[in-house]
Amino acid sequence: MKRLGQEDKETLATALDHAGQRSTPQRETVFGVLLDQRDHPTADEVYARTKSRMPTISMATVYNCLETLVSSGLVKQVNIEREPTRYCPNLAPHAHFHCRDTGRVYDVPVPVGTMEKLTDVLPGTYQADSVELVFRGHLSKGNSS
Amino acid sequence: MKRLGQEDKETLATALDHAGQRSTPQRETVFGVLLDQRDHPTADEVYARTKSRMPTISMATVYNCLETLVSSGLVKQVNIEREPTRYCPNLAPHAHFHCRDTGRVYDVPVPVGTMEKLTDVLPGTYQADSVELVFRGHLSKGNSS
DNA sequence: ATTTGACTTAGAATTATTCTAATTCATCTT
DNA sequence: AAGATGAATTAGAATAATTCTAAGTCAAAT
Repeated sequence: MKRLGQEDKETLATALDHAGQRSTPQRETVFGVLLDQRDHPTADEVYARTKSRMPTISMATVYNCLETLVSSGLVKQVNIEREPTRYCPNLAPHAHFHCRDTGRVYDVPVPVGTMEKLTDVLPGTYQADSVELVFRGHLSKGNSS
Repeated sequence: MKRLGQEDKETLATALDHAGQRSTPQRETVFGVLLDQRDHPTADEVYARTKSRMPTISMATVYNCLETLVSSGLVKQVNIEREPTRYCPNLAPHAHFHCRDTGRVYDVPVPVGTMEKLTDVLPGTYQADSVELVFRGHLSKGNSS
């Protein structure tokens, strides 16, 4: 899949407009790259993938586009342990699992309300507007018990 | 408080020994700095504080000591959003709250078993050995309801 | 006393990211 | 339509936290 579908294009245009920003070919392509392969790529990886669709794009533009997508709420940054920032177009509340063996990051769906409920542990003066839950460990093969 | 108490010294020596490492004046001092002011200092801050007690210490040694303390289990690293790594000698399971206004990081005690319970959301093939819970937001003044 | 290897040190190197300044481009005005 | 305006893109320089390197120091063991 090389281009953004009509629906995603609308989503992008609307969100950018709402944030006072334009939709551009570069932003569309970068957004498409993120939607196509949801493996939490780093900026480097996004750059490589985007370059194969739009060879003239620069690293700076990739960073700019990612920043624009993040600030308009379409994409989330995922930071794990000082590793390069990863980018994730999954907007539903979810946790992450970081595999120590492969370094890969997986989305972990959580039941509705779980993330919000976590704020119960906070003292009253702490007003949280975001909750981040990250697991680290290993993927056990063939054991689904 | 400028020097490590006997008890903390023992803790340090034992933990280091267990990890096959020696107790040294530099490691003692860095550990003391972390125990004295539990505000999640960065390596830079640890360096400044340690230098005031031991003026000849170098940045490289501070990094080395911190790494040694982390790998022997006495100290935990706290990474928030690509900011410099912070160091925390609180070994009890706890969450963190990151204030957007001040940038400060606070420990949030959690009821026993809470962190472990979170792993329930993981599919069976995911074996987590650590859980990280970070809140971001603001401290509301005078509202403790 | 000498050797051994761990520890410390200063400074260079690395690397993800941000910044700068110049160019391109789309839209707006006349 | 031509020019003006300002946003977006670009290449490359700059930054900053951390790691690496290679030399020097020190403590313990022979």
